[in-house]
Amino acid sequence: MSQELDPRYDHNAIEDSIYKKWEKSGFFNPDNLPFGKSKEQRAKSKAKKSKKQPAISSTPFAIIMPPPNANGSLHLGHAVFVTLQDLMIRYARMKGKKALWLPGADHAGFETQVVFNKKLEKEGKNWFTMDREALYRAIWEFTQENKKIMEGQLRKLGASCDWSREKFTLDPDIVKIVYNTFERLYKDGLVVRDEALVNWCPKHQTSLSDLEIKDEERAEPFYYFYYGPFTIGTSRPETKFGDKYVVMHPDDPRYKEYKDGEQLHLEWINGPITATILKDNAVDMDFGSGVMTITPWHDPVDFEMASRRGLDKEQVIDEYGKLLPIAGEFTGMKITEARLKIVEKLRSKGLLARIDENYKHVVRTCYKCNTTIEPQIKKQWFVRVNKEVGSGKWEANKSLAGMAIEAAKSGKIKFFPAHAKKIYLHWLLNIRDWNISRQIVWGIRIPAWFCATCSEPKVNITPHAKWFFVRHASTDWNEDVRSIGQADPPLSEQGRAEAKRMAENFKGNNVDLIITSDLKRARQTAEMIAEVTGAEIIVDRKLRERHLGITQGMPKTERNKLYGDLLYSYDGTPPGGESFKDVEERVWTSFKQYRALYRKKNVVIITHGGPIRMILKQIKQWDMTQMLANEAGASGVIQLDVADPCKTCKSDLFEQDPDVFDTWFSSGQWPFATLMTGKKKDLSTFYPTNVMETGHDILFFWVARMIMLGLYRMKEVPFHTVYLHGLVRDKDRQKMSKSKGNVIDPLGMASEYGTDAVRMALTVGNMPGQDSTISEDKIRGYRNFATKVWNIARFVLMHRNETESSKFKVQISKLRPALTATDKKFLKEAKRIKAEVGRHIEKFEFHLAAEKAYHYIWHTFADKIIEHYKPALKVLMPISPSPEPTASQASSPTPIKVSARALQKGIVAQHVLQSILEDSLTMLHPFMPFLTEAIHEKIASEELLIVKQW
RNA sequence: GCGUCCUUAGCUCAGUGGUAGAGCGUUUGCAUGACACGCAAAAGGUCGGAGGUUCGAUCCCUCCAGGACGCACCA
Repeated sequence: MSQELDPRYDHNAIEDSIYKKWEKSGFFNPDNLPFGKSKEQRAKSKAKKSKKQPAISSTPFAIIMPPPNANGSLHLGHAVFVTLQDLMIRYARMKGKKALWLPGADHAGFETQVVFNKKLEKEGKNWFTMDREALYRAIWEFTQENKKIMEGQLRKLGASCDWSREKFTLDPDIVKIVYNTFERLYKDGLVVRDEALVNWCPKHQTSLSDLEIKDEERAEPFYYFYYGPFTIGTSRPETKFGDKYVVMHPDDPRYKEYKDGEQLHLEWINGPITATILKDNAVDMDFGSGVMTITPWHDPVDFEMASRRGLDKEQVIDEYGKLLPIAGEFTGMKITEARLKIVEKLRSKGLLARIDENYKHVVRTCYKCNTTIEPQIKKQWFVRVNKEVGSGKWEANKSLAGMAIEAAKSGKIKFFPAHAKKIYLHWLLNIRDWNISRQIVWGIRIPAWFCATCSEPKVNITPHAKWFFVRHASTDWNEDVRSIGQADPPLSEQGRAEAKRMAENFKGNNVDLIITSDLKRARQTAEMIAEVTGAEIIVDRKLRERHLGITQGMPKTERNKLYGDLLYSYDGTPPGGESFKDVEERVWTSFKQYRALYRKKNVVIITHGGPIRMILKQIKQWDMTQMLANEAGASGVIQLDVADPCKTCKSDLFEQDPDVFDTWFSSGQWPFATLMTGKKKDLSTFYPTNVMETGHDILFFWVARMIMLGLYRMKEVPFHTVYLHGLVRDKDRQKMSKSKGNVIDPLGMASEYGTDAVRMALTVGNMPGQDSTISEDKIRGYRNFATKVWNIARFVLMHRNETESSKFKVQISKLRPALTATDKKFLKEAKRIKAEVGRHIEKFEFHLAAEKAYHYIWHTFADKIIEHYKPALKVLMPISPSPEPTASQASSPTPIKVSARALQKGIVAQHVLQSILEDSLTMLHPFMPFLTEAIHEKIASEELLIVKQW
């Protein structure tokens, strides 16, 4: 079957079919590997094993793939990890190991929601204009699409991962494990709900962890103001409204006449105030004037001091970055606008001492949108990474961070590059509590509930039923902002669409019963929900909206002008209508009856804004102000879960925390979560995994978290080796970015030059922890190498003359007596190089391994060895008068006479070359899998190169 | 402020206690029965600076200079 090969390797014609062949073979799954058999099977075959067969072993070798974010397509960074991990896996597989590479995808919470938001913004929307369920569903679709594309791209890059074990971070079984970890941490006191200063992004309306903020150096004016007898310095005048403590260092001689606790009256932004003097070590005598006022709600240092000393904390800036009423005339202004006006006012009052215009300081910004972070005090869930766990627990007197430190110090986890260990330790030694709550929709919802009545948090409750409160969809009257009350307009066109969307949200919620107000707008909404859920409907006129008497039908503005006071007080009754009190009694009585009747049923109550608020007022024990402030039910759905009564207040209604986990909290559990939910015995076979290969940029985000959580749950490190690759830059060492237009798309390059060329280009020159460069020239260079290898094979196979070979029954071992010293030297050298390449791979020196193989194959094998044998091979080539010898002529007996000796020499040469070719293909396969497999196919079609013994 | 890394050929980077390496680029030859995506050659470097250890330093140590990056609550 000496087939003529084309003079060019056509990767496009070959790659897909080769990948399919691999996938079909099942060898990506370690359970199917021919040498990864069970002990019994091995024992059986051992008896008849010949010497030639390489030693077989079923030592496991596992790499968990860093799950790419399912919010875009693969870029060069992904191509790097695919290349490096795939080469390790392929090498391990060829070394006879039970090699598992477990693929997955990450929902990537905040990142994905931000990416999706950009899409929405293009359509003039944003994530705040969508209700929770609809947004979640839309992002779900989005990620599933991306995931599919990514899977195709991974295949294109030649990833030999086990698709049968693929996982997504939102798979229900994974989520279950994440919940379980959270509950355990909570029980151990390592997860707490705490009021603390968090990094708040005013644009995205969520808190962020310390890692999700970026420091940005900015030049901003630094102001000095007279504050009573003192001069205080600040870069943030807009926070100074609530400041009533003035602080200085106890040892500062300039202020030694003042005593801690002393009060003084002074003139400030909006009038006279009383301030208290504090002496505290937190103040730096050398900075500014050595005196400062504090804003505990919006500054970490101040917060720490205020908490330590029990001082008052007041919010000055709201969640959107606007000033609150405490700011008086500045209320509602944005920070930047207010700042200048406040300075102006202070100047006019003669309180401005001076301005330092050249002040440079570091401002913390959201790492996604660059918005200045506004620290806010919030109740959030924190992982207490420094809290020691008592003896008897998983590890006596060690914190999560402490365990992770120990694992690196003891050498249980090794780092490539070695210095990454220092960086890792430095970070862990300075780590602070980890905020894991995010106020976004896309992610794993935190499995914590709050008692609907007393707000007490509960973790690990099992709801027996769900009660939903739904406000009817819109009517024309709603759209016209008319006062409706018990008037009875039907749903508008838009309202019907809304109701339909709402109904979709109930799919999969197992709704048993719908109870609705009898007014048309509620009933029609109910019918549409019933259509989707198939639930029975109970119509109850007691759930009607408040009767608004003579104001019904008026435009709301007019109504409020005339009857506002009556309408918004508890027992104010508009002529001919009802008071809030009346509604509350009517609705609450009715609600209580239904609660008693349908304890364990999932119920949807469809009613109106007023009744919903009155029911919530009762459950949550609100006063009128709280009730009126609440927009509950104005849009969306309110869900209350029924569970065992709260121990504190006996209420059995709970609200689930709307927050979701920081995505790293779930991906931090990836190594054990994927194996726990995999095939039987996967966890015991493959955990701890061998290598974690990822980018150095997520050493803290991900690697450190995996180590902490892995140790916590498994009492064992998640992996033995951490290999961190660097960033790939362009040939001018520039970071690739869309705006610079220097982005190299790995898949585009792969289709132009072949995947193998891209992989080689990414391997050579890629040192751990060191940024590497890539350029189209470099890729082209390795495409040329692929052609070279192809032509080596073409040359060797061209001289494989079936007829002559079979005549001599040639096998290299049989030819041994005919081998010259040079032949033997060449054969030995190939084996030696192959071994060295392997050793480099084992030492994580992939760049050296790839270069060595490249260099040997091109400059030794092709340039020296082949040239050496050319004369001897002449006899195998038919000498033909025609300039283009055809395949049929090549395989026909030679027409001229040659001596038997020369013929044998030729055949020996051919076999030496083929043997070296096979070694070359083997050593090159982890780097250039498609090309080598394609050539191997021509030599030995019955066996796949991926499972050929190294 | 704390921490990490880098500085070797025109470019991008390997490397070693004993005479300096690769790829790309450059120059000069080659249509040579596998390959011009090729072959054969050549030019090109006081290994950032200063000191130290050593028989000997590009390599180990110290300092300095330049560059990149990470972490950090200075109002």
